[in-house]
Amino acid sequence: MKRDSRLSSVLHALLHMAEREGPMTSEDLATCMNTHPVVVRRTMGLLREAGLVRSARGPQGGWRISADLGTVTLRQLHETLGEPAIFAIGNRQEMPGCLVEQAVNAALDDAFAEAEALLLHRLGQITLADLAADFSRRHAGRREGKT
Amino acid sequence: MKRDSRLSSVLHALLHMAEREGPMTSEDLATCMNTHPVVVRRTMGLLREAGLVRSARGPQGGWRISADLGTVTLRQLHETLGEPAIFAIGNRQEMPGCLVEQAVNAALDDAFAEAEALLLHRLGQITLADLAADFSRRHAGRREGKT
DNA sequence: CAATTCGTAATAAACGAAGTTACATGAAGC
DNA sequence: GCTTCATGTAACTTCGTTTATTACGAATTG
Repeated sequence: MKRDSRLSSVLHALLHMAEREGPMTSEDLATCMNTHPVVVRRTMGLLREAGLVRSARGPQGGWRISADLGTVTLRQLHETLGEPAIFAIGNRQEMPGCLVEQAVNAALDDAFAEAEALLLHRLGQITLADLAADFSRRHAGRREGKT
Repeated sequence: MKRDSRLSSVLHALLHMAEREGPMTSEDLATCMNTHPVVVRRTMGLLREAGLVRSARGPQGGWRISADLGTVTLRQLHETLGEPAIFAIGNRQEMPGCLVEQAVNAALDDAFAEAEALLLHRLGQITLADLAADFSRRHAGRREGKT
């Protein structure tokens, strides 16, 4: 199944932007993420609407973060992306008349709702700053390993 | 994204079969599930391999349950279906060289793994007998409402 | 041997995410 | 103002996955 990887994408983009002084162009971001600049604009556009990043046209233009890394959670980003469906498994029919199917749906919906709640809770606990810190650790670790 | 609804499908089928004395043909099942008999055979075939149902060809043939409803869990069925991907959201690249992406993946993988564990645990607690009981409750409730 | 029913391969249809093309808009700098 | 750089966006294409369909084979019953 084709999975939505936009959350992963924007995180990658935001952390790269956080590492930089100036703005990054869609082209820059697309290169470091192996994708297409238009895809970057499309996705980052959603973050712009939410006030998380700003974009500027023309020379010296590009994207830059306009939010505090410590206050932006992964859950918030998920919501900003339009809360795409989390599960690749679902009910055959959403509003069945069949009582059998209603019983099946109820059981599955319950289980999935619980898992979703846990996931969103966890995503709500992780900030961009946390990821940046983890990146720094990995970076230091690699340098050490190389020495 | 297109969601895999086979778990929902087989549950629906199994409960209908449990309600019946004799075997049900692929045609019967397809009719009550609004799908195609070949799809039924394909999916039920996996359950047959796992010994959960039996099929017979020819007249008076069809499908019947060959397992105890109380011992078959939804998790087991999920596994029987080949453990299809649970999440519709994923990492852009599974084995990235980029340290930024590694940090992103690690965080997301963690959260998703936790949610998956919870979901599988829940599915492991629900048996076909539970669903059948819930169906009976709904059935009784509806009759009452109608009287 | 005819009717029924499963078994299965091969193919098509439907759908959604990501990629691509094309062109418009706006900003910087000469 | 004109050129260049860069975003904004709509339209279309490509790709992968799930489900549906067709076609034919094999087994069982009567």
